[in-house]
Amino acid sequence: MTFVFNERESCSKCPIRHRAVCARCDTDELELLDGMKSYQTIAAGEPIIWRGDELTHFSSVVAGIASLSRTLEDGRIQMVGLLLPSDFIGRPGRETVEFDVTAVSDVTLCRFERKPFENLVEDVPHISQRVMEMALDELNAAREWMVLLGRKTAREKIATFLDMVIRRDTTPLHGAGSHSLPLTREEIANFLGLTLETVSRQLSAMKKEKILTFSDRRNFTILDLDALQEATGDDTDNALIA
Amino acid sequence: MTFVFNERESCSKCPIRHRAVCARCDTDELELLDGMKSYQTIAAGEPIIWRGDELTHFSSVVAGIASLSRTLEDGRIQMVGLLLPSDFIGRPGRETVEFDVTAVSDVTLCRFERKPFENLVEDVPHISQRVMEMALDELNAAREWMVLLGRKTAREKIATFLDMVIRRDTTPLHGAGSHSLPLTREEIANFLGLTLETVSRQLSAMKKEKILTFSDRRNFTILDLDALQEATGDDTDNALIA
DNA sequence: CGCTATCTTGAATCCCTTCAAGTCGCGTGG
DNA sequence: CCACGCGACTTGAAGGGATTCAAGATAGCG
Repeated sequence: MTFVFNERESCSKCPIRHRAVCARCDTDELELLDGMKSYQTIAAGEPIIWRGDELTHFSSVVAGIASLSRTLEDGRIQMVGLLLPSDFIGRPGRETVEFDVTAVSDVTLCRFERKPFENLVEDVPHISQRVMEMALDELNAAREWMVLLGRKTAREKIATFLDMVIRRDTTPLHGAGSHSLPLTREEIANFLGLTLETVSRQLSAMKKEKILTFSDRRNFTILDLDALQEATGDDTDNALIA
Repeated sequence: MTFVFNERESCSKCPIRHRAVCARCDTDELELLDGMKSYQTIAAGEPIIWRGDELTHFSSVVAGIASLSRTLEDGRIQMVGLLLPSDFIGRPGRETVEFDVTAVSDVTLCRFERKPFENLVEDVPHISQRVMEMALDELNAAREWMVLLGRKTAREKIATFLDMVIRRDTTPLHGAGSHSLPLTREEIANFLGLTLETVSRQLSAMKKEKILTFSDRRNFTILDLDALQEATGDDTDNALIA
């Protein structure tokens, strides 16, 4: 990658140019954004913003992975979303943030100050249309996850999670069904509404059933994709829709 | 209510005029919608549209309550949202529907044909801006529900549900903390990711603890709001944000 | 007034959690 | 170089909260 995350770099060469909040913008509109943007990097494990904090900037994830989560009073944590490159942080029209945002890996953000960006949402239809599209996509994803959290067994949750990981894994490096888990066991547990022990046990069980193998703790290969998808509990015509 | 759901009625007098997808529209824009709309009523319990069906119309719920849900292959059902008056059905840019929509009570819809409405989304910024706002609001609600489904106990789920019902209950008729459950025990169970027996047991337990009383199966009065909110499991500063 | 859907309650079971112990892999410093 | 320490992970055993299976109770409606 030759793109360096620096204000002098042009948006037109940005790696997420065609998927982010700017996807629908034409050259003129892009120039507006170009003049407004600034980059920020956050180290893995560090918080990006806490629930209740005032939102000073909207941002797009340009590189890395962040998580959205909520902590209950006694410390239980539920992850409510993973933010991948091109995903958007912040909600035009609200001043505070509703969930904790944390860097899962090293993260680079492309940021816009709140007020100027909110003006763009008002004035540039290509922006509000794109935010609308992205919000509706995320809404669908959130609802799919609600089905998982509310009704699926531990085994089905793990199978669905792995299926999601391999569907999203677009790294050109992964040959012959080899993939990498983006999260630790504990993070997976908080994403799936389980304990880390249950996650570990289910992965071990699937290993024993030869559905997959691990080369180390993070990297695995699917040996039996049919069995994995069978184990998700989803309607078989799911693929037809997704 | 003097408004009759008939194409001849003007949008300007519509009961959901200021909360629905048309909320930001000015008089001219409203006239466009006025000429496009048609009403449809669905009886309680009847399906409105199934997952996978082609979406011929976008619609707003004008009266009544509908549910969004998904059924797994073995029949388990998870509700992923309740659609109240002013809520929107359909996703501009997609031709099929991702979840089953069912009338919980008798429902009246205000409908727009897909293509013409999608053109409006492109041409009228006030529409896309409003859909964006509504989608972001729903996204937040969905994520809050994910926390409930993934991490809360049966008791906390019931308490949160009741708290939501009494917060949303704006009927001027309810005096002194008397409210009505909009759903059967089984529907509540499918909303909360529980069984109907567990719902019944938790409600009975709260009755025994004098947190609430039932005048019949649907109508209840909160006797101890503090105890109810204590039982939701939410962070105490939740109210400050919501 | 009885029929049926809805709801309540009880008892047994089970899946996941909790608590606990131990393993693995890796970087650090003696 | 390797012992050490630590975080991440695995595995076992016991316990518990919700489900499942099974009767009954209640209320709404013809």
